[in-house]
Amino acid sequence: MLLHLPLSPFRRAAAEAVAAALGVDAVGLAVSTPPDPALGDFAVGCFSASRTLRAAPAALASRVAATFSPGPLLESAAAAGPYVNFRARRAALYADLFARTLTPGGTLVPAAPGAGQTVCIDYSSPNIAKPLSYHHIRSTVIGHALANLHRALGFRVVGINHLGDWGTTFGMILAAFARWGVPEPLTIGGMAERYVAFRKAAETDTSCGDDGRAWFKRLEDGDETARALWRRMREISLTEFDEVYARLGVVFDEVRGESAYEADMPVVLADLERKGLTSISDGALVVDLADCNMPPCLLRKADGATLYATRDLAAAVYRQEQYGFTRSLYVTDSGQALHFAQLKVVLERAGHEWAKRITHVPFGLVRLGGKKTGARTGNVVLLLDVLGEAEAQIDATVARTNPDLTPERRREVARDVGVGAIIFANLQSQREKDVDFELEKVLSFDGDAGPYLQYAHARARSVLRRSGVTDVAALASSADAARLARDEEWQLALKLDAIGDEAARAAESCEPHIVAHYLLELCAAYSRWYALGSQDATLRVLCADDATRAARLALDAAFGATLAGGLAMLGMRAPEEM
RNA sequence: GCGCCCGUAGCUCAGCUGGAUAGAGCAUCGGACUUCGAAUCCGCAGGUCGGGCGUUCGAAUCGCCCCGGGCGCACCA
Repeated sequence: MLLHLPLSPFRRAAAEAVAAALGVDAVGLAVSTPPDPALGDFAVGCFSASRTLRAAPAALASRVAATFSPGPLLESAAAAGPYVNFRARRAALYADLFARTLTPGGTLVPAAPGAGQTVCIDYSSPNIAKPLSYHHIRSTVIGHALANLHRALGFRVVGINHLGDWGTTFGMILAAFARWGVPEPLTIGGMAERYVAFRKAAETDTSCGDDGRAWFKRLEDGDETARALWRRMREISLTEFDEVYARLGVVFDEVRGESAYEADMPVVLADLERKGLTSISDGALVVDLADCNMPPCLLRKADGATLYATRDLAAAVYRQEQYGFTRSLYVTDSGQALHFAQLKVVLERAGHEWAKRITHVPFGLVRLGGKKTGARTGNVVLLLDVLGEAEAQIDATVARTNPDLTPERRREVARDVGVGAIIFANLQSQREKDVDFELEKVLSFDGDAGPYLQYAHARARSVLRRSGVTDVAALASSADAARLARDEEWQLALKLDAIGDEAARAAESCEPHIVAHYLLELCAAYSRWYALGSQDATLRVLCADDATRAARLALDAAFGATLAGGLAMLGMRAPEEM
């Protein structure tokens, strides 16, 4: 893993202070938070330095503290065992926060890390002719969050929806159409029905397999009947998919199916053959990977038809040639780990040094009632149904808690919050954990959940609206940080300051849950501060003292803007009211 | 059989580039709204970090071996 300096200027100053005092490299010094705020704002452990300098960590920490001289960002350093605990200059940190968040286009997430880099992210990538089901949401939402995250950090992002629009599956559906006719008007539901029926028939009727393969061959060979039907299926599917994507607020930079690589595949195969990497095994063209302790990678079936791996190979080359990526991510379920491992090895053997920049970003599967989901078994929940249910429940809640909203506005809010809750639920924990879908659980909106974050945002914005302040940028310069004397205010400020480093960590490890978890903590810090006002009116943002009110409003606005940016990184909306 | 992933409080999960007393939410119990939004906040209680051995000054975190669950492993994607 790459190590770099913290993005927060204050955290960076802490790392550099230790590095300067001890004569070690600041890169790699982890800046953490002391377990008790009374100890300090930032902590740097002297463990790694102790190994290189062959001295006791505690002695090194004392040396750092003794030689520390206050600067514009940090005011003190104290040794506590092996740690050096730093205190930031509060006025400086507040001023920095306000300057970076309250100006138009301001953000605490710097665009430097990704400068000059391009990342391709393959996400969602459903098969056409099957409805988008709940399990599709994982790739869609994780990939979209990773795209937003990288974009926020300054990367050029190419979000790719690599549609599964090619393969024997379509041969089977075409064969089913030939046997039983095309259900009109044709919908995804109709296609899927034929597919399931065909699979079922194939269990007893052995001619089905050959029939399906033959139809796919016809499709590949350009047979016009097959092509026309296939084009129709593709168009109808895309139209239905777009409805769901619009609902989720998910966008792509490139929608390019497997079929787009039809012409490239012979070229890729010829290249591999020329390089002597392929062999024929049982009539199929394969790359033997036994020396890597992997099963062979199948590139062409005995009947001449291409496979998944062939198309992904061609797509990988296309992406490198088209975009020159510095990183290429594939967000798919963990069951495909072997496929991507094979893909990388084959590309490497073909002499593509960029193959090592390809990363599979796996996630655990979604179970339904304890069983694996799948169109083949019919064990699915439609994504639209889940979204609709979430929105209906939120709509009912809003009708109760905020009866002044117009029905139209309420529906908007229900959409933002309902969809947000589903998105957040899918980003909250580590990708690789399997999840068992339970509607009641996904729709429980108390505590650590999407609505908690959006509620905090609505509150922060509501306070700002009531204040009558229209020029937040002016708050940045007029706010007197000395008026922010509460510990709760300071803890909130420290949390805000950390967002850049959290976002960078999330992007680097491809773990959006790092940001999700961070935002929960950020909102908890805000809610704790906000709640002081319900006991004591002088502690409210909108208190009687003008100068104090201005300072608190600046903090409130900084929070609102940062949270909105954080939610946007996860692909969630930040409603003004709810 | 081989390979990969997961196993932390009753439940769902953070914490895992080794480090300061293992943290949240839900559920239970007890508090806090006549005034900035209670979809909130505060508190009580709850843990042999699946088990064992090892490395280390120090292991939930690293290594090895078990146990439990899941997923892959030739013409599906």
